Amino acid sequence: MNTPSSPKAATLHDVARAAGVSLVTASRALGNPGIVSEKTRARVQQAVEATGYIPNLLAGGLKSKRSRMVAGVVPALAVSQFLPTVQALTAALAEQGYQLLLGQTFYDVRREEEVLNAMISRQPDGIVMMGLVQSARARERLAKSGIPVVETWDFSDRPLDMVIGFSHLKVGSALAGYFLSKGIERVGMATGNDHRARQRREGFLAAWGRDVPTVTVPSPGSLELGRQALGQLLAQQSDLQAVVCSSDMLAHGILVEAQARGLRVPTDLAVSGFGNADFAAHLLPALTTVHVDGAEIGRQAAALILQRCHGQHPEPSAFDIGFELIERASTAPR
Amino acid sequence: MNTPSSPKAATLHDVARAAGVSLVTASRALGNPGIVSEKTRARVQQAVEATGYIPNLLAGGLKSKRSRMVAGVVPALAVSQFLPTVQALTAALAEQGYQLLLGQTFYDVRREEEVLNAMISRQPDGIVMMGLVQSARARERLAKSGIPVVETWDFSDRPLDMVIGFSHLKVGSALAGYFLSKGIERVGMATGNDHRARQRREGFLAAWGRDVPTVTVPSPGSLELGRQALGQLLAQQSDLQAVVCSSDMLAHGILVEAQARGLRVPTDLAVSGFGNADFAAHLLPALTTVHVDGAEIGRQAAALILQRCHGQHPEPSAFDIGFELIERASTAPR
DNA sequence: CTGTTAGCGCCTTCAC
DNA sequence: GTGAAGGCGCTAACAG
Repeated sequence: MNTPSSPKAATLHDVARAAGVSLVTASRALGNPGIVSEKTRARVQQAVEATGYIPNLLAGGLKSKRSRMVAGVVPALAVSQFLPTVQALTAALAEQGYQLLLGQTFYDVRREEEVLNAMISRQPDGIVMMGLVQSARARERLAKSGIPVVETWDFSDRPLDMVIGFSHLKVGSALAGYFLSKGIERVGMATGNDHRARQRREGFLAAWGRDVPTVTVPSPGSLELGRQALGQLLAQQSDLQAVVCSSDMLAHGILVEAQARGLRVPTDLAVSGFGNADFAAHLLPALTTVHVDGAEIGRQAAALILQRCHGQHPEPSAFDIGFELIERASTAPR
Repeated sequence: MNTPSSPKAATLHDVARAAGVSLVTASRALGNPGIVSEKTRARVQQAVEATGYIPNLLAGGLKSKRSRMVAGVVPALAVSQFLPTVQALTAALAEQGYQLLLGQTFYDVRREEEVLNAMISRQPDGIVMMGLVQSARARERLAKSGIPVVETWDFSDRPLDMVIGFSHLKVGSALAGYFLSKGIERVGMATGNDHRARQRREGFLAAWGRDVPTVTVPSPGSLELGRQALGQLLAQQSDLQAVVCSSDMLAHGILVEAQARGLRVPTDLAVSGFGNADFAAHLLPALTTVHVDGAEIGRQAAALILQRCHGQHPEPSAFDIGFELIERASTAPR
């Protein structure tokens, strides 16, 4: 090593001594500069530079009860649907000096509990969940932990605390209404096996009025699974007119497999996705899908948590961010 | 609220009292069960259940100097290349009771410094960077912080501490060699404007022997940018035989745009990507690309950090994880 | 405006 | 095997 690798990291104590002030004054000069004289502040600043001081927020948080960390929990990071939310959340928090603690549940209730326990142990100032908290035990624990919780990407009558999302049932019925209005009669579904995808399927079926051929794939879907799904669907019903997918990646797979089989989209087969991934608008044909403003979910979640940290109690505590069915060439003949 | 929202979260002190033992004994029963009598351990366990105690790791870390957190820093979460690494890293750490603190630099040196400072303030037991640390100041600070650092997805003669990656120069020259061996003479490049993509381009040009038409796009690329890039490249040179892309998404865009223009791939135009995204093998035609085991990078990074936490000093500290050129239909006329 | 006094919740070191 | 001190680095109260 080139530098004398951390003989001892400088503490606020060292800074105070170097600046010739007391510990508290140094603390205030950094954390609450307004109430310290110009001179002192400058000297403390200088001492910080000189000593290379980096504050230990963990220690500070112990006393102040604010860790300046927020937990973010996703099913799995590779679920691309959530990426804009997590990215925006992380960015919005960083801007206010908060950092994100990332956890993954892998769609497993036991891991969800473990992850949430691990998070609570670190005293986050807030928790943002992608999806609703599944585990009853975890819900209870969270409720009495007093930590602000934002559940996202879903909706519930009885949220744990705050919720930002939309009705997946309504998404399903909107899709059903859309295809019905197109005069389409024979549709199949390729759908992930997670809670939200199942909700959308239920909503679809309720509005559609009868059951439809369905292939269920593990969440998160993939292009490959989409390709396979089309094969299986056509095996069940060879004259399908449309396939409704629970993600854009699955829908993309359907498009590719349709092309491989010489089926023209949308003439022979209409295809819809979900999520409005950035590639959806630029495929051939462009993909009809359901848009949800994932980044906005992240920003709002950050805002809600930060409000709570500042002692406010936002009303209402449930935000329907809505969705939008975007019609593109994959379902729009000519 | 349903439950009396945290009158006061139980502390180890409460547990000890409920179990009728001293604070230290309770601490040991949880953290070092081996050295406590069977009976005491059971009683402490019971007290934990009764009080709903969740340990405060922040407080524990203050004394023990181990936060059981590891920082992970990516350019942006949406850069899909890094997702397998971050996902595997997070999972591997969680398995050992460590959590990931996520940070984003947005390819900006100043933000990189800020993020790293924010991380250091939280006393992580290790830092995993996607890419090399760019900022000289940050390098210095990290070096003398004594925190184990793993730089990934790149290679360097003078790593900050540990590095797991591969030579992007070699990737570039491997691609050049491949296209040369195919007898292809007129190639263009669509390349991201990040450090690693530029290195691959340099490596390509060095082996290729002369400059080639190039379109530079903002990182991370997208399907849309790929489509645009093909248009621009063809405007520069209309008889291109191949396009080399710095990511699979860009390459995918080239494929789509080629199809839109009635160019057959690979007959009229060969296309290669980078990253071996999960869709690459299943496109039509399947995409020739460069595979890098991103998940393995994450697992190894976790292992290195954890070894350091356990006081070991792994040798060597530079790991070349290699890469593999995967030939598929997009460059292989049958 | 500045300093003194107490801890935050836990873990380490030392005694017993 | 257990317990009694002391302190990790910092910040909320109070005082001056």
